[in-house]
Amino acid sequence: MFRPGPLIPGAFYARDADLVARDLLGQLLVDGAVALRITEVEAYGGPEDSASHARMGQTPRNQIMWGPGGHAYLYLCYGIHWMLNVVAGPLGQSSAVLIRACEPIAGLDTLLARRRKSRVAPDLLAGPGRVAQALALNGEFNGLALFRPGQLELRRGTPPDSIVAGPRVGIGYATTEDQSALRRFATGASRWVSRPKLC
DNA sequence: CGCCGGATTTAA
DNA sequence: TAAATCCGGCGA
Repeated sequence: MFRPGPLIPGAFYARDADLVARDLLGQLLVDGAVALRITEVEAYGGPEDSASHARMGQTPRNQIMWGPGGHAYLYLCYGIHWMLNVVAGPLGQSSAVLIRACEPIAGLDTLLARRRKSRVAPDLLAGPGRVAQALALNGEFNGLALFRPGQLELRRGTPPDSIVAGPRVGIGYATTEDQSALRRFATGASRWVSRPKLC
């Protein structure tokens, strides 16, 4: 049976979003018997990020991004897929880290059922929509404190051996500078990452 | 108040 | 390669 590590304290998230993003690699998303190891993330926000939801200022949808770090920011994309973000940065910075891919650790039967798959394949958790579906997330999880036990939790895992960086995915509306910014991070040499591959 | 388009996935 | 499918944000 899987033994989860300790909860990650709230202070972990009160740092620059890129630092939090890199340090989230290898950590565990735990909900009941399900556990996922984070393998790929993207950092959003900070001063003047034209790719971030915070780019138009504070709105009803993105208000959670201005709150304290360590809370979940959920939003619906293309009317179909929920995206899981972890709020990061100092209070008022409005930044977050998008969870893009994970490695299955525990609760495989539940994961397969939620993803409507019969076998574990590399694409089981490769993509933000797939991660959220595997965790059965929706808008009701918006604002949830991930450093508190009970529902979805972030716990200590094993850091990656190496980290690779690249440009973020699906932000063609952003400035060319922000499109090319290396704010996408993945565990090196992992098969559990989304496309386009970073290495 | 109506329209536009998206931090995507899936199947054809 | 396109459809699925919903709502936030913006302009009228």
